[in-house]
Amino acid sequence: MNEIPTRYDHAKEPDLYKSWEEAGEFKPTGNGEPFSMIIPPPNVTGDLHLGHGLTYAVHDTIARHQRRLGKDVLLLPGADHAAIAVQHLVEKKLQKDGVRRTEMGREKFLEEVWKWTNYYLPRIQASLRRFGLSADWSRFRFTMDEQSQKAVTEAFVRLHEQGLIYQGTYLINWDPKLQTAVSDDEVNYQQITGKLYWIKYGPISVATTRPETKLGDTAIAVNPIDQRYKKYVGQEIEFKNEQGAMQKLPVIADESVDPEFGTGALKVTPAHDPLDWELGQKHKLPSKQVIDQFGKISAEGPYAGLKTLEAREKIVADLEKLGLLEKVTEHNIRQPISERSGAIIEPLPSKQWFMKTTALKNEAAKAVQSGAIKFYPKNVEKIYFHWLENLHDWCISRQLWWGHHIPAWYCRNASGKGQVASSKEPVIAAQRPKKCPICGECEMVQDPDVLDTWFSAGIWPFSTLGWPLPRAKSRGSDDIASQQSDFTRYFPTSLLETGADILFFWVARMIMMSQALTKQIPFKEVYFHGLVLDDQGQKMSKSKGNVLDPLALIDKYGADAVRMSLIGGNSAGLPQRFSEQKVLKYRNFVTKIWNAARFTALSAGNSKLETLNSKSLDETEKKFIKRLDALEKDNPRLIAGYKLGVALEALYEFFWHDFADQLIEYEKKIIQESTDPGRVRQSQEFLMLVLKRQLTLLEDFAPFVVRTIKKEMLH
RNA sequence: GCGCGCAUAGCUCAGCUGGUAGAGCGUCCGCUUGACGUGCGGAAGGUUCCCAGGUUCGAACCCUGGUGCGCGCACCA
Repeated sequence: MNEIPTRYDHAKEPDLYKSWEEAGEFKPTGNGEPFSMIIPPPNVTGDLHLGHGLTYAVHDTIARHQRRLGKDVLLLPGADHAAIAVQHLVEKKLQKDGVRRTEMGREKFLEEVWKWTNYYLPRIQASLRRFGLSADWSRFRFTMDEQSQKAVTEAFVRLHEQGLIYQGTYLINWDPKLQTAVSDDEVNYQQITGKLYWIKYGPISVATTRPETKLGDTAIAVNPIDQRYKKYVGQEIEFKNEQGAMQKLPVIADESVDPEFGTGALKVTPAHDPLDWELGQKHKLPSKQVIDQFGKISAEGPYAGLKTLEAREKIVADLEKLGLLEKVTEHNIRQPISERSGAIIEPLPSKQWFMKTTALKNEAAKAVQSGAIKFYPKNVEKIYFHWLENLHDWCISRQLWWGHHIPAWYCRNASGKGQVASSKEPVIAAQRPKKCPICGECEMVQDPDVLDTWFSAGIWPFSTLGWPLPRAKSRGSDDIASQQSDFTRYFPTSLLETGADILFFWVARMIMMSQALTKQIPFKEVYFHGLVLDDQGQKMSKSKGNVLDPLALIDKYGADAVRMSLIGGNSAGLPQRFSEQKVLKYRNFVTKIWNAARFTALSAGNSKLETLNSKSLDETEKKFIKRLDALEKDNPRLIAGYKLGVALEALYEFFWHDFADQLIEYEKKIIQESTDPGRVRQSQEFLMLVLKRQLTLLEDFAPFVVRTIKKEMLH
């Protein structure tokens, strides 16, 4: 006993974790009320950051807490293939060796991506274990594993049957660098100071920020109440264009045109601007595409092949020569930027797959309005509703190779050269149709596109639990049987814990897709943790060099200290500043817990402790017990309300300042000075009792040190 | 432009259902050779919780307006 070291050694944590895992502690017991959480699957893009640390610390604290309360806890781990992000990274890596994806071909490239994936998956798992995440590893899932691919295909087929997925040509956000469409949510906007060009279109002048798109103009639009232009509405105006040739355009009237902006007249280029596209649809204007997928001018003529910015300069110069450029003014522009590649988004008309959101978004709003799904903090609801109100249909196809292949099949013969860009409708089926229903003879070609990463993420809460349930009546393997019961037992899940930054990407889509496919909500509660910032309140980013590596911190201070430093002082939805000093505070706390336990254990010695007689307690002890009772009562209430930071601080304060500073000192004096062996034993037993009761509460937050104490000191 | 959030000790932040302000770090003083790579005790420090009104017996906490900062959303070409 006397050899208990004075410091807790966190180097043994991995072994300790292994022993818990091997003992099956993290598996659901199947007894008691089910409590389920599916972790937000980290991307296989690389290593984990502090945001992950926070999310998994919260997950694990809650999981351990619920387990302690006797719930049947399922904590299901997984990882996400992150289609666009990972493909981009692998491409960059290959480019360093001078290899291009297009030269390799799809199959070879995918082999490379799987190599990458297979390298990172075990690393991610090891990291999560290092955090202490008490997840059931036998249920680990990856969004590209076989089961997930089946679920995704099935989801696509069913949503298509329901009329919720359709294919069509619409103006989409095109990333010219990654050569793929991206969704509205993958586009960021950058404020830049650009130029506004005032250009003469005969009798009407127009102000535009993108003169190069004038090659694709199909109308001029004005506001119907604008007296200046009234006489032209419905007419065609004739004007000299950038090459001095005469050109005609119709003038239309639309209320969306702001008479105050620029000249009050707008050139309409449906193929290259979202607003113009809407106008084009509304007024049945032709759409003339003049920019191609590489961001180059595709229109024939002197500008053909030029990049848009080059074409802009040349066109402006030509206009000026002809006296058609009135002036150039400065203007603040919101430039659309691809979140992933940083490229300037080119709005282009393109044939893509979409998910219809009109019906789904109403149901999704209702689920939260009715209280079926609760958000913490509650104010996130407003942001959620606002997003749903403004939601357009979701472009789900991506021109990538890494991801879930779209289960759409085309007839080779109908499309002429086996080109997918056929006008014929594809067949939607989970498997390649054995016989082509169109020509009756060809081997059908699968759509080359893959699905947006968030499609598979959207069905994650149930695809991980065995959805779709096997239709066959025959008994499957035990594996299938157990998965099937997972869905019935653990779905809808109890809690989703994630960052508010993926409210739209993920949370909202899970709700919509779950309602469409399972007719149920995916989870009952959602807890949004806040962003982890550096000690200056800045976002952590590699370029700023202010990133702290959670695993390095764990190596240095131990997992408990890092977990508590992330949870302590964190409240739902609010950003928190983080620094190594905070970890130090909790490392010291761990040391304090260790030594208080050490003293308690040593002072008890080998003497057998009898049951404490509560009647013989003195006033100080009785008071202490009352306060401990209150602490125990508050703890589950705070955690149930996801006030983890408050719950932890309460334990910290009580343990350190009430228990260690006051009570131990008080009993120590008695133990050292009292001549009554009974009284001494009472002090020893009392300390042991209150220590154990506190350790029980602390184990949710600091499992490693608490379990080590229990194993090495308490018997 | 619209929406959301935050403003409390030098710094970072707690403060549950309203009752006369707390922690950690930092600073200062003292103590401690036996649980504690330290710890303990104490002190200073908030004109009382951004400003101005209001509700209330009573507000940091509720309401209104304002200021500053952060975040999200947005088709002004």
